[in-house]
Amino acid sequence: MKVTIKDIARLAEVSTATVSKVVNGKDEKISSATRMRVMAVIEESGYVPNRIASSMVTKKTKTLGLIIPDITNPFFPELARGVEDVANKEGYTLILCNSDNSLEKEDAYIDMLQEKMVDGIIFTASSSRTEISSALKRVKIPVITVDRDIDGLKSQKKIVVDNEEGAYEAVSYMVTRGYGKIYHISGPMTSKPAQQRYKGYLNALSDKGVLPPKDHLLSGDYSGEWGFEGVKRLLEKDADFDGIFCGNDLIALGAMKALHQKGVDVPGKVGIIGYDDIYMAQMVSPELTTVKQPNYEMGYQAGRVLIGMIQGAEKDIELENLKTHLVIRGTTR
Amino acid sequence: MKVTIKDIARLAEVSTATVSKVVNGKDEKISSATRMRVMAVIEESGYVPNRIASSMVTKKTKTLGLIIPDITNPFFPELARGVEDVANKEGYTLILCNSDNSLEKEDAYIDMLQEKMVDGIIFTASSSRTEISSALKRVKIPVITVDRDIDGLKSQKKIVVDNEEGAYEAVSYMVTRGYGKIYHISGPMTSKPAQQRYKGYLNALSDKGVLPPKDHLLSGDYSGEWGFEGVKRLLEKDADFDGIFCGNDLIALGAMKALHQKGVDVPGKVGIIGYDDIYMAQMVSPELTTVKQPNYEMGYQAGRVLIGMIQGAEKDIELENLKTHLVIRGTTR
DNA sequence: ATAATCAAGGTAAACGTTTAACCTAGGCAG
DNA sequence: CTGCCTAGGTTAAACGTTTACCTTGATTAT
Repeated sequence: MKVTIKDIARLAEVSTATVSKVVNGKDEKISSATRMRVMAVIEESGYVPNRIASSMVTKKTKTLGLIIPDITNPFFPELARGVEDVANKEGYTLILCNSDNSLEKEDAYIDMLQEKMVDGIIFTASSSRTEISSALKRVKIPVITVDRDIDGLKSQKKIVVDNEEGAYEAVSYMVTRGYGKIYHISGPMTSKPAQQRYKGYLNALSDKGVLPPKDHLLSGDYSGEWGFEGVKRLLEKDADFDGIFCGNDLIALGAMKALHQKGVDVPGKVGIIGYDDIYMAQMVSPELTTVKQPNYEMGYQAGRVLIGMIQGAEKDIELENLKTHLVIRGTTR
Repeated sequence: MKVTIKDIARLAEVSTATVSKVVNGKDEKISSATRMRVMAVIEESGYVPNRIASSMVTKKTKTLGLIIPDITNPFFPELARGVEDVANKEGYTLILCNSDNSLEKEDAYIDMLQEKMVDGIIFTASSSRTEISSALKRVKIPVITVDRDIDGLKSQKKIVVDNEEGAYEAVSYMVTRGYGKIYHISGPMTSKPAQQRYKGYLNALSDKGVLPPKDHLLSGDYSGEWGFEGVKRLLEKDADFDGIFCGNDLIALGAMKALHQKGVDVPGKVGIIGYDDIYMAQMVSPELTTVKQPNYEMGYQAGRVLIGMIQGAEKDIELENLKTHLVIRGTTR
């Protein structure tokens, strides 16, 4: 049989109110004799408070929802870790949801999370989401969007980094290192970050006075397979290139693999720059030059701001400015 | 103002019991006229049922807890994904907990999960856990241990694969390919899988009649850095070796990097085999030969069995036998 | 005509907490 | 002695559901 607060009250010969106060540390008005008696009973009975019951009355579950496309994509574990770390630190718990870039699953999760009364949601929209859905519209709890924001979602806060700037810096650097025929193998162009990175790429080239090669944009998804495939296409049609700016590190790793198989020298013949700086970027040889996105930090900040919104809507929480920066390693000369 | 089941009942002019029945599909005894009226009211009012309240009475939260050392380690996202997929399919939700291989955090999470009344827990113990803790002892809900089991935890089920066999197969293969001086760079030897893999390594060598080199075991943690470091040590002390069997893929990747930096030919001069077959194993060049562990499958099965235990303790759920197998790629000749 | 059955839905207790409001006994000032 | 204060509690309503059991009117069987 489960032991409840009533059992404790009975055994300690006090009221449930008193037990509740002791359990929650609101014991200014409890004599230390009573407190110790209660605590002793709790200890020996193995009492575990039922947070579901408290949630009923406090209307707080101390639970956050995290919706991401796929935890299996190396970008997300670090993000998730960042979120979980703040959550844990602040006494919150995290529900993980993988949307698989499916709008239906996203919506289903949003409803589900609300039914479970989470206190807030951290949300990285799928790359196919171009507009707000009805499920999203009826969200009444705080939402933080990370990495990809959604037009029209109100009461949201966004954690984004300047993708355009990151791409700009990367491509500019490539040019200064003497690469002149730079292609861009990107993720799905429906996603905002992809669009922004593409823009940065274009601007960098134009500012440096170099023309983008024709058919310079190969757009696919954010996978290693696509990077591999993209380079294969380039190679097959005998494209003239000496640099590839990739939409993310996975793509870059795939590209490196394809180049390596054909015996193309990286960085001598072709330079490569990725995006994200996932753990694996330093585990390959040559190590990948990439635009570091502060993934963990983004998650951490998202969690911090969300919890802030939950706890006191009054003061607007400052979000520290998150910057990308170029990490120069071995895939550029 | 939140709209509750009472509001719906009032608006549809029925009792809350009736609303509850149609919401939960227990509507055999409800006329379709009434049902439609109720559903219409629900629709236009934007009613969202409060699962916390239902959990109060049903004593089920439809929530599972997942405790792993670190989602950032590439072994775990796939596992987690497997769990989440069944969970979602069966209408459950998943709480993610990173223990960082800390016993205190593990225990804290176990208590927390029970307070939140999860229906069951999936647990990959930290590598430092050698015995059962008091928190673990007072667990009253079903627990499945994955990958690493815990002695003395009753009412648990285990999902494990035969680590010894996997290691045995890998090392035997290396020997048949002509590698004779094989070192083992392992994870922490406090963890069971590490011990079992080591045993498999030893048995394979002895069955093949080759002697393990002296000081053949370098034990560290399951990270790329450790693999890198391990090989560096080997190189520094001028060890005579032509093969490395690694405790996991991360270690293997680190080892490859170190070898590559020194210009050592893989697989010509030195062969490498990893363990796990993480996504990255195929993204590097040469592609990593490794023992595939069905990570996703393990998670999926763990979830399936756990949900089975939760729903009907009667019939013991058969767990399909999970086998490892050697995936031969480019780091062995 | 009457008892038995049935369809459709209502009643109300219960789940385990929290918390505002209330109570009580003793101490103390005036 | 009266009135008031304080420390240390207690009481009971409320949170939003589910569900075992009851009610009612209509239909069927005898």
